[in-house]
Amino acid sequence: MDPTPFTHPPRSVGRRERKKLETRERISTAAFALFVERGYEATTVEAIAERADVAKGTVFNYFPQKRAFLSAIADAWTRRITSELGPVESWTGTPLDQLKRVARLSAELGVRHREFARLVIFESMREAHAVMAAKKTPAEPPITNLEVVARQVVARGQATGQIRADAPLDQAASLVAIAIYDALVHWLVRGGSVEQMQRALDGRLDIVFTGLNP
Amino acid sequence: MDPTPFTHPPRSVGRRERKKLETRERISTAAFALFVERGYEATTVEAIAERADVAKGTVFNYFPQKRAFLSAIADAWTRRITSELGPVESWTGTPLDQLKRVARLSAELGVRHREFARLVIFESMREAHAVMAAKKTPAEPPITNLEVVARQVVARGQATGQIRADAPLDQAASLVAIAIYDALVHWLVRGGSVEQMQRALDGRLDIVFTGLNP
DNA sequence: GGTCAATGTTGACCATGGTCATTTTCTGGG
DNA sequence: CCCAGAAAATGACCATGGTCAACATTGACC
Repeated sequence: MDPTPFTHPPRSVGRRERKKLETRERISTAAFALFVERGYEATTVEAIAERADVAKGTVFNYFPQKRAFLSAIADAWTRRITSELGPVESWTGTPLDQLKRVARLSAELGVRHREFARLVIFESMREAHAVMAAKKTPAEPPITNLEVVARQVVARGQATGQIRADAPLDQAASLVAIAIYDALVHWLVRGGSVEQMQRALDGRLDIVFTGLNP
Repeated sequence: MDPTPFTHPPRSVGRRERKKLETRERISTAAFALFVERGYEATTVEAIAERADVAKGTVFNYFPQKRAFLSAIADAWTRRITSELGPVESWTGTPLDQLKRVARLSAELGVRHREFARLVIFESMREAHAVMAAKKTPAEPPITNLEVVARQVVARGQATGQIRADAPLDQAASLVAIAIYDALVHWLVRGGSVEQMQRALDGRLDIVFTGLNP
């Protein structure tokens, strides 16, 4: 944050910090490439280390478990989406429209790498629950997962009277998020065109939002 | 089926068949006990073999992957539920009531072994998708998972006019099932009383079924 | 009762995710 | 230029899920 550091934590972005970032980048790039080439399961950590020109132990320094790669990718993808859409406060249209937009962007990963996207989605569901299980509220509530986005959209909808105010926010948000996940997973698993996916998505969300009508 | 066998497949239930069942039983019992005692991850296949008094290889003869234990338990649980409730055709009350009943019974496993139930539910979701991914329709459609039950209930509801007939069956069933899973998983992960679980469940299902009203 | 093919069991073996004590690299200060 | 301590890289090592060729048991048939 502060470009002119001051005391104990010497924040100068020296060679060390730079190299660290570079290494991390090399590793995650190698991992992603291999996942796409051979699939996630078929890619060994050893191979990732190899391609990143690093020892195996180093890989685990940056990504403490193999699964962490999936989370990292999910995060990157979500960041990309949220950066594309801007802050939630600026979104326009009905809550339903807003969420359909988010879902459609989310699906784009699946257009290119279906199998892989499936794993990422599964992992991000796992992660969401794991985070919940660790009771502590995340210090900086990250916009990393669909449920958080859904909650914001639903809350705004309730504030503007477009969504039944008496629906419990927790439950409504969770339901909306899971409905989207469900549509995505079905599509990723079953295959089919993007249009089919849209229909699957719209069908589910229409039901839910009918139920959420004021 | 036929007690007096006839030709090639000699169906007498000899020692061999009996022993096989016994062994399978011993193994799955051992596994379940250990899972409850130490947790799933902390239980090694070696330990299961040990307690079942069998070599490790034998365990894998019956349960080709460790995860298969979870599926087996999910199956047993579902069978228990469906046997308790009888055939779907005989269920009474509104579709909503019917599904709430199913969900409540499903939750009972979680009352005793929360962590374990979570894994079982996750696994049965995984499984459901894996089955879908393998395109072939399962020869004998097993009543093994929630989605199948949901589909039947929804279909009946549509036939009797209690559910919007224009809602696509696939999507409605999937949404209902996932809503139940979601409530269960949230409860299992977050903790809380059974009453809280019921509320989480009812909240979600009420939204969905409002959306499915004719 | 003996024979033999089918079925079931076994444990040595492998692959791989993950750990950790040791070594190397970096940086700030004298 | 050197030193000390911190940070990061390393690879030997471990635990464990899963495989498989060799071995044991079974029971239908003679």
